[in-house]
Amino acid sequence: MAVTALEDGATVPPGKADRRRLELAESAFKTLGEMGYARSSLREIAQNSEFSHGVVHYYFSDKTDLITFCVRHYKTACSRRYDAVVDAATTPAELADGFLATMGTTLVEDAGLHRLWYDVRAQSVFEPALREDVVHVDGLLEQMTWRVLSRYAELAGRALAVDAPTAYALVDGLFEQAVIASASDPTAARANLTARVATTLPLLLTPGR
Amino acid sequence: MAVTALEDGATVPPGKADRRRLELAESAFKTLGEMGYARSSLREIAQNSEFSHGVVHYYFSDKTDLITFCVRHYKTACSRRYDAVVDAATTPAELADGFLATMGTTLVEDAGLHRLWYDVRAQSVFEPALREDVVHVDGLLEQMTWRVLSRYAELAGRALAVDAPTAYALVDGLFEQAVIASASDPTAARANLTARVATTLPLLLTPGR
DNA sequence: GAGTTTTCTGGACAGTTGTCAAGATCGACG
DNA sequence: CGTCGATCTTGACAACTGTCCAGAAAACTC
Repeated sequence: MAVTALEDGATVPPGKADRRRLELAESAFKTLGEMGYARSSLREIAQNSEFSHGVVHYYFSDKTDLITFCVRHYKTACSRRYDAVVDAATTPAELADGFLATMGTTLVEDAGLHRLWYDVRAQSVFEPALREDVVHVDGLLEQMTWRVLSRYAELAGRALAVDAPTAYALVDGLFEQAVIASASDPTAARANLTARVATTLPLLLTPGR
Repeated sequence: MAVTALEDGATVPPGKADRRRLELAESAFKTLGEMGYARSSLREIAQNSEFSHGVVHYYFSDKTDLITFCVRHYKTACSRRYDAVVDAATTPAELADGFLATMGTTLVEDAGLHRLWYDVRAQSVFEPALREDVVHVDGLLEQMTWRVLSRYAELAGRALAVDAPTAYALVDGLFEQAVIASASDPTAARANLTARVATTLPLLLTPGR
């Protein structure tokens, strides 16, 4: 029996089928991060795994099913990446530094993931099947940004001058530019990103005090 | 003889071949804006025009050639859309209002163009052939943003707290979120966009005075 | 109006794609 | 060992893709 539904069973211990799905998603992700959504064929994906191309349809009902599973899985983990920084910081500067450092690291290390994410998000305006997942992941990232920024404001003893969607869109704009620039010059892109976010962060606080 | 080169001859009066190229680009653009880069086949593009699919290769050397021509052509015009507003405004509020209004209008009216642009930009990290054009257009948009914002600051008698690439990335982040949200609810997307840009603009000025 | 060049058509080609299904292989259980 | 179900492989299918080309059609020249 093929496993088709993408259940939210994070509480259920992963059975054999679920583990296979993850394995396949992992391989698929390698290809997707390098080639993008449109240029990744199921055969190429399977070839980068230890399975044949037919097995994909045994565990996933669809190409879209596979890709949304990938994006959801990886980006969900991604949205928790700053939690430790938020918990550890005791001063605004400390939080900002940790935020910038982590951001710069993921820009380089998870380049494929970010490329795939911006690709899929752009595709979602053409393909309604992707829309729900994109909205969901975008919500996760917005919350992540908000956790960082509201803690930042709290440590600074100020209030935030923007709401959560605005804050996310602003920071994400900087990050996306860095992802694109990374394709040509990763080192410069990272340096520019951290510098630009560093100058932007204080602007998001009300001028209070 | 097929016309293959995309010359920068904006000074040269467009010959017959150049006019055909524009005609084809216009039809292609209709399809591209609806279906996106990957899902638009040359046959579909030709079917939405009054020509057969073979003629595309007579005027364009490549599918990439056609698409980059489209993006360059339309986005170049787009990058001049705020010039009138900048020239007319005499107060910061007036400039901001005009900027927001024009932005909201293009968000709705040129939805296809913006979708295609964000699609192509995302693809550029996977396809080096697109990179040069993406960088070029991104530069145009950055300059456009900078013209608006520096005039805004001038009228306000303040300085800008961010440089041009940062300013562009921030505003573009807001705009892209609006383009994505437009796919589900255009009216709400436009309202949110104008509200968010309105709250963001003042933050980009130094707190001076 | 004949001849020549430009422009366009429609079909053909080779390659790739997602999807599916018939059968091989495997593992557990009685 | 034999049976049965889950799991996997392999090959096939039909549709579609970008590209190219031989020849029709049109435009232009003399």
